[in-house]
Amino acid sequence: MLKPKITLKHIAKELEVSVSTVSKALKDYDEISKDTREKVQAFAKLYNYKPNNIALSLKNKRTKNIGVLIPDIVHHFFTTVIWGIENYANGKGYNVIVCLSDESFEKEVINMEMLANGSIDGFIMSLSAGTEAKKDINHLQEVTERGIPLVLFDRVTDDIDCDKVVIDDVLAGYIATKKLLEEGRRKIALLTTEDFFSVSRNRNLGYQKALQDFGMELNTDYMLRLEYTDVNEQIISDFLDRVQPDAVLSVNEVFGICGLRILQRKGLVVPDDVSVIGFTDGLLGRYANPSLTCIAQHGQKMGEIAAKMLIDRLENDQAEVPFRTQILKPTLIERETTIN
Amino acid sequence: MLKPKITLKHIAKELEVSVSTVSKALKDYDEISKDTREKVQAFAKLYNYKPNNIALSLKNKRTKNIGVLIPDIVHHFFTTVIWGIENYANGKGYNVIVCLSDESFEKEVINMEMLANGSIDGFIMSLSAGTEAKKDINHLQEVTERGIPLVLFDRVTDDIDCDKVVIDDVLAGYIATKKLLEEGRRKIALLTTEDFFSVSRNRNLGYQKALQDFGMELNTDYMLRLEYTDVNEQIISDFLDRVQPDAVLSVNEVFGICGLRILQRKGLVVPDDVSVIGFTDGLLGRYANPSLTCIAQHGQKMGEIAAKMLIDRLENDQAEVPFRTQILKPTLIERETTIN
DNA sequence: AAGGGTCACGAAAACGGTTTCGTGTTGAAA
DNA sequence: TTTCAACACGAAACCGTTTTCGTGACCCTT
Repeated sequence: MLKPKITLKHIAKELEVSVSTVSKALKDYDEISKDTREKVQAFAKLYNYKPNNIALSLKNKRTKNIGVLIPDIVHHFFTTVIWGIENYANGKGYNVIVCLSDESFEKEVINMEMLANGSIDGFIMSLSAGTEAKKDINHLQEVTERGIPLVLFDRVTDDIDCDKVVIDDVLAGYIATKKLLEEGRRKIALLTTEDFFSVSRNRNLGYQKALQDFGMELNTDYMLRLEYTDVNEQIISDFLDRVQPDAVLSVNEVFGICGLRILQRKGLVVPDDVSVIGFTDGLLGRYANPSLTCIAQHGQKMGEIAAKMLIDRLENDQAEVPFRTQILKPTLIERETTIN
Repeated sequence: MLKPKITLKHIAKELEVSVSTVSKALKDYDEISKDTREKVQAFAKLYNYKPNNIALSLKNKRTKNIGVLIPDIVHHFFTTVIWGIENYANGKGYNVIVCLSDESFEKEVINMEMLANGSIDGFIMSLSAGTEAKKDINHLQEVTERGIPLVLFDRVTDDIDCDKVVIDDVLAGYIATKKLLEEGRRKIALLTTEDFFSVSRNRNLGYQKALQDFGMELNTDYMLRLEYTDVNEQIISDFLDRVQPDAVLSVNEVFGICGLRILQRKGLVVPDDVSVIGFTDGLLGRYANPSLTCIAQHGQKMGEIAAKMLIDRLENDQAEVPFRTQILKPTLIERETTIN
């Protein structure tokens, strides 16, 4: 009742030819007589023969698998990146193996070693919080030294030489802040994270730069550094009471949504009294009430580009092609938490 | 500069012993002298030898990979399931290969065949909309007949014999409706999807059952069937105008959030004028304002159970163990869109 | 009839491991 | 001194492919 997978050997025995003949016949080598080819092909079709991927991988030294290592899958941004990677990779005949580092350095290292041991042809990854904090990238080094292509996206590091794709986070912070300043806002609160996140750091930089360009100076009292992991609404609430901002800029989506809600609960009207801008063009912002103006990071596009970069390296011999960093332009999506 | 992966053969040559000796030494067979074992192990550690997964897979006829096939990765529910699967599977030394069917029957079939050809030891999947509509499950049949274990979750079908894990969707619909009825609501609008989705069908059933138990009869005018793919707010708005419900029950999260927002824009106060309940304990509901009362589907737990079921089959010879269907109890999470 | 060229196919190595079955050497017992 | 077990290791098969290199059979040429 269990019909095990059919192999070349089965076909060969059944048809009383050799394994090599079957293999060649299936690939239509004209070294094999037309008769035999047709017989073999018919038989193979009948029994729905498909070559074993594992054997192919071993032989060809390529798996047609891409390893994707991300810190987190619950955040919409990463989800859209995966979506983009899948999209492109599947079209090129690659499978995507997703592993989660769960923001932990150790899990990142373990998963990476696991996958690097033959399971995948190349990596696409975004650094875990643990890795960004620790600044230890030996595992990445290891992999690239072994000749396994690596593409970093979003959370990247300058300490390693490889293909990268990011958005211009400084510009993103700048655009958002500029938008608020142009609305006439002057007390712009910034909800941000620990500084070891490259993206937050850059967005903060953009914020500062915009203030400077408008002849204002940075008031660190207006900046609130929150733990990335769990959002403490009380802290945000107290902060907003203290600062009494006329605008709130958040470096991610969740902080922005929380800020919005807390402001509303204080009886403030958004955007009449306070404007709010968040990051990531996610569901949260889209379905908020009022819907959240935000900076789109183009996750899907980022994923597609990362996959393209990786597959290009895998398929063409690009050993001598220098590594590229592709920088996407962020886009301001104006919705209802800012004034049009 | 490129240092290729080290193999048993390299070690063997370097140490002037045979490949078999190296292999045995690394596994501490006492058939090998203590001296040689230590020498080999030291060398292996030094060069950070790790056996090649592909070779192991070919030899052992097991990949330690689990194939996960889901319709969609942007929806929070599936994300949490993946999270649960990863969690459990990684702990057991398995990798997770995620593929998206994108709600399409064809993509589901292609991905499944791709993975079934040696890449994975077993499947965990949720049916695509296309498959549920078409009711064609030959590809599933194929796979199980070949002896590849399959675990279905959430969107399942009775037409195939395999392990399954679902929530009791009838009960879920019942609980939600009952809650609204107990609040005194009598005009309960139902936002639902096409009927080929097993989950929607069951939730609708629960809705009807609760109405009956409260001595009310089903008014199909109160039911709105929406396209799953894109939410047309205008249709919802018109529907709500027509029905003037005092409660809204949605079979998913997005419809619920939309309903909530539309009600608010009509000037209605939630939950004073209208109560709202949605499905999925997701970010959308959690961060809505007011936060959305919902039925939790326990995606993470579902993922963990599915992974456990699968790995149990893989590791113990359970050929004769009958297939199980595990039914999780849904939970009502009371938040701000209903009256406590 | 001998030599040479196709034709159609098979044997074998290779990918990187694991494992079974030998086998040469040693030491001790007889 | 012979015999035999224990010891320590190697050869080879195997997993399922691909691919290189033969090679036997046949036909044609001279």
